[in-house]
Amino acid sequence: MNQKLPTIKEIARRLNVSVSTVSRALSDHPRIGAATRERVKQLAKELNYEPNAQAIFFKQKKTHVVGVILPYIREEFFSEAISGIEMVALEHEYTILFGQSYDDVEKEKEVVNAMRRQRVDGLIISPSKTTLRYDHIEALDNYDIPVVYFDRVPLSEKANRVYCNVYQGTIEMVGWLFNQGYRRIAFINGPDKIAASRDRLNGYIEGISRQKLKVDMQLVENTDLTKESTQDAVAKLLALKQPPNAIITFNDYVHMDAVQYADKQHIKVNRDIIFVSYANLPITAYTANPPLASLEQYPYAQGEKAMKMIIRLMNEKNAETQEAVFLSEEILPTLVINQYQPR
Amino acid sequence: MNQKLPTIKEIARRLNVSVSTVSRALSDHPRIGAATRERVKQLAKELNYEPNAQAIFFKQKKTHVVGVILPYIREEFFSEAISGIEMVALEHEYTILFGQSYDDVEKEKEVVNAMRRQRVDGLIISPSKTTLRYDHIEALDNYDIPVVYFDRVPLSEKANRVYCNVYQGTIEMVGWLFNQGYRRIAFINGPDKIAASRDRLNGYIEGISRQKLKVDMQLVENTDLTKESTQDAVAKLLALKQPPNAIITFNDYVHMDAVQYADKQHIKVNRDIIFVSYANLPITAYTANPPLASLEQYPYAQGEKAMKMIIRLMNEKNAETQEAVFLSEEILPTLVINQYQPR
DNA sequence: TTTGCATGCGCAGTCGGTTGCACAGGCTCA
DNA sequence: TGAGCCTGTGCAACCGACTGCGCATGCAAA
Repeated sequence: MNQKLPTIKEIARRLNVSVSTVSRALSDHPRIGAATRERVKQLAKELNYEPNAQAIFFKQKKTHVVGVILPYIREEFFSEAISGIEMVALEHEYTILFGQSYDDVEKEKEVVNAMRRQRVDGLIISPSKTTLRYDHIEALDNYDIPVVYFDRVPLSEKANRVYCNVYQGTIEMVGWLFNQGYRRIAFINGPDKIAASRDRLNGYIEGISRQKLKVDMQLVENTDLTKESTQDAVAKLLALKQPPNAIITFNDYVHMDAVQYADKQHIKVNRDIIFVSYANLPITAYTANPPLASLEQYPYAQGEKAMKMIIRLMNEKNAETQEAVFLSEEILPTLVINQYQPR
Repeated sequence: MNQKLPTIKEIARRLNVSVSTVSRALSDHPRIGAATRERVKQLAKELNYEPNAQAIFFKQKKTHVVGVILPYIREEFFSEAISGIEMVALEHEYTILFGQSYDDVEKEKEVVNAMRRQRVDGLIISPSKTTLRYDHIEALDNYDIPVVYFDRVPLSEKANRVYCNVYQGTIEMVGWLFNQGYRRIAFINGPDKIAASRDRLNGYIEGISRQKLKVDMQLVENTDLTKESTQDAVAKLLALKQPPNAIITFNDYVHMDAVQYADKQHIKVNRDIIFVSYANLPITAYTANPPLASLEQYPYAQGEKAMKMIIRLMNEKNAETQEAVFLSEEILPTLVINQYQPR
């Protein structure tokens, strides 16, 4: 087969006109006569002509490639998110250059640099949990590459961001637990340097206060998200003089490690102590002890919004707009109550 | 900041040489004098010059973009696979254009066409379970776009493929069950049109025969991979006069649906009936009833091999090699026995 | 008849590299 | 001393599209 892809030149040759005429005819330039325009369009259709996007991007000094860096794609939260990103990217003829940091800041730096070398037009990133400084990401500013932070956003306000308002969600969560009659509500939070943890903690404190309960910091533990660290946190809570009767965990993965450990300690999960969590992953439905409630954070919608935001930023870059206006999009989470009976 | 990226032209201007000299100096062309070569390389380093890959690819009529189409990225098997693909792609400066078929052949066609329009240099695809004809994929041949089928490979031999030998794995699985003392071994297979199902079934039949057992097709059911269909299959097996005491399921997702249903029917999972499966997904460790054994199919390694294969094919394309030689890579699976006590 | 303007189209440069070919200068060897 | 060769460098075309500018032609108004 091996049919040569038709170019604008080929059309010009066949119609005995110049390439510029063909180019203008195809883009409805007013100075091209109607007859010529139609002849060109007709032949273009017959030949199945499709403009070479690479050539156009090259001329425009664009790649139409957007970098996406996530910690782990195998986590359902992130794979849902990338699905949303992908959908919008395909619609707008953008290509995704995808990379994982595996929650390691050094690997993250490598990937960021690889993407810079590939001259991505923009970057969507959910930083690794070990990323405390953002220099390597902010350096992209020097190359005029806009960045959107996603889900895990930096504490600083000087960044474009899409995130879920877990502060509000956590207040709602605590309120729900209170209404169910629980009073000793513990919290296993994530690494305390990251914004996701800060928001949860603030929501927790606010939620507890609104119910006129006393905030007891003994009930708040942290995990670095590894299985061992999570189990340590559970152990400490169980060892309290007055152990909690409800535990909120950082996310469903932490939840799974936590209840697995609690189960081993002969705690009747969701009876002796009830567990609630964040993320609302479908997979938890299959687990031995799903969370009684989980906060849906709409990762797909977050991905869509992040992609739309980066597209907007990349377009504004051309327009040479004002300095230092940062975009921010917030998604409101929903507390999903599981319909199941604990064993 | 907004530092202009240095070009070859800029270097030429500063050193008062021509761009061709700079280009050749940087690529160690033998006709360039040592002194000139060093001056050029020196300045290139100082300016942090990095060649514009887009320009080079454009000249070479390549995009360095590889399309990857998978059914669902949220399935751990596929997200592991894409990690392997990504790793090799980053190393070789390839970009991934990623798309999901959501196991729907119509969506798959759309994505394939979008990728063709974007002029991907090659395609890695794991076809949807509703893909029975491959015309839309084979059409890429007309555009000289090589295709590698991955995991779910077509029955026809006329295709490049990377897959796991589940035929052998299934024989091993049946043998293991036999050695554990099980004699009525049932099988819940996937859609019977796809190669993955055919290989499993053949392996099952061969495995049963090798143990001098009689193949009883009453013990073989199919599921279209939906929860309902899987539950129907389990129900039929449970309703047999002589129900099975071991059930092999198509993969870990089918397994989860199957044991969830069996549990509801008051079957003591992995006591009354033991369950074994394919994929060995980490997530099953958290579920109420993990498979007693699962066949590890090494999706990451499969992804790596697929990417390496497509790179090889894309390079051969230039070399105008012989017609119709198809590459094939097989991975041997491993039966992983779970270390846990059923409840 | 000349001027002026609208219409229709082509030339050539541009983006950032690569590459075939030409050419100048110096050297060696018959 | 001239033929032939090697070395070092530049010119210009090329990839596929876009685009500023200029040049015809035709027609209407002066």
